[in-house]
Amino acid sequence: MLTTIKEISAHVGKEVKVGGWLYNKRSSGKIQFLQLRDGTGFIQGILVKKQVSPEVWEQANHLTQESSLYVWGVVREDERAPGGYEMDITNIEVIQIAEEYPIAKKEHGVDFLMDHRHLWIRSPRQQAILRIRAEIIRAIQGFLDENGFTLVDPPVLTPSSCEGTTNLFHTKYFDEDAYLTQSGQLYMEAAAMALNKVYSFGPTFRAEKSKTRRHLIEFWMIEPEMAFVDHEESLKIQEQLVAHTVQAVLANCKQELKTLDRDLSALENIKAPFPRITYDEAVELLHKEGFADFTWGDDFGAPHETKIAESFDRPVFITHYPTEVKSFYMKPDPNRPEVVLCADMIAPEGYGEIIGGSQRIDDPVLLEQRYEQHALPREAYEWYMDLRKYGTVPHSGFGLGLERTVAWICGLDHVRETIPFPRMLYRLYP
RNA sequence: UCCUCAGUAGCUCAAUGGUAGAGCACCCGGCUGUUAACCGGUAGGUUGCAGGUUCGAGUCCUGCCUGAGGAGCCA
Repeated sequence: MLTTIKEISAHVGKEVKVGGWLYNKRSSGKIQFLQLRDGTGFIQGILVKKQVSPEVWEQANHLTQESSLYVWGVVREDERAPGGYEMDITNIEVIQIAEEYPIAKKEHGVDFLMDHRHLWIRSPRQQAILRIRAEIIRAIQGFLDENGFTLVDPPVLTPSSCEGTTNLFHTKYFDEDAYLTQSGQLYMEAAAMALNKVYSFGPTFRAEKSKTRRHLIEFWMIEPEMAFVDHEESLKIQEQLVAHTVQAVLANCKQELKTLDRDLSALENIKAPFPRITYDEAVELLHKEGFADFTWGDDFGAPHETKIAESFDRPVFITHYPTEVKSFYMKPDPNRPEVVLCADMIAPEGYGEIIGGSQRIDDPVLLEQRYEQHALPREAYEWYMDLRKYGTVPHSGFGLGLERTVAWICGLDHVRETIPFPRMLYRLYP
């Protein structure tokens, strides 16, 4: 029966058996310090020459970094240990002496680490990030599940673009053309008409040649869609969802945040309600802040978003964008048809847009007009029009980008560390 | 696609146009409380590729390849 390092504190004074890997070793002539990890935590094992058999001592002498082994030892509290506990080793059983491990203890370049991503994820920092990612997913799903949402899975293979704007990954579907999904939203609208409040959680694919710290080719989105919910109510749900998620990470991932050296005060601020400014106000703000030549009607770029976010200590909603820069399905403001009922949520500290959402067009006549204005292939969108013909209702939805959210909460400078095996421009390996 | 920067030992990096080096890792030896342990030693090279200039090129020039950061686009 194995004991995990995570629960080692419950075994003080007793002998336990741990299965793990050696991530470092320091030795003197008559004492060896084995740094062990088992995926649940880290602990140091102490091996004293005159207290173990010559065979055990000799085996330990030949252990290399990342060798796998079973260790028997007596758990002891020790102030000198970073985790508070140590093991006095009584016996070891080597599973495998690892070959020379490529990832050394000193620093490495990004290219090298990305080529060894399958090994890189063993490091404490990467483990912490992946744990927080899992906690974020758990918190988001927990919040939605408890608030009346039903999980619905949209297809990954689709016959055409959902929005028609970005480049899609093309593949064959027997004799037909098919594309990897870039958003499940339109399908989620259909699901909302069946199940009321729904959300999807899955991968999306963008064949964009984007090469920045905020972009991945394959990334994960959470896309809630809500019948009978207007723009204003949707914003409330969004800010509660994000605040809940941040607080869950703060409560459940203290050790991981410490490993990442994350500034906790920046996260503790994140409570609803979030500030809101309209697109008009954002343009004004930019004019005052050194972007004098920004003209009304343009979409914001990354520098603009960062400048706007700097004015707030929590995520900010930018609402009511010009109709022309947004997608065809967004509902115009009844009082001002030149803008739409939409909002982007911009994360603080320069992490950019983490949510994009809107109220959707529910009027079949207006949607027809949009099809024509955007020259959408009618037959591919026939089913979407059906949603407005058979009992249309006001509805809203949004998409939350998981990796940007993880990058922000973890305080990372690049999204490539937020996903186990990032798919990036020109990088498909490992 | 565009702009900027970079490619030298397994890794991280040095090297005025003049004999290619250090630290770490590996291997060998030493050390009874180490915290990226430390000390000594061995070994480790087609300087991204192809041309060019030069008595001489890691260094200068041209082209290409690869990577990084950013832009556009987006979450």
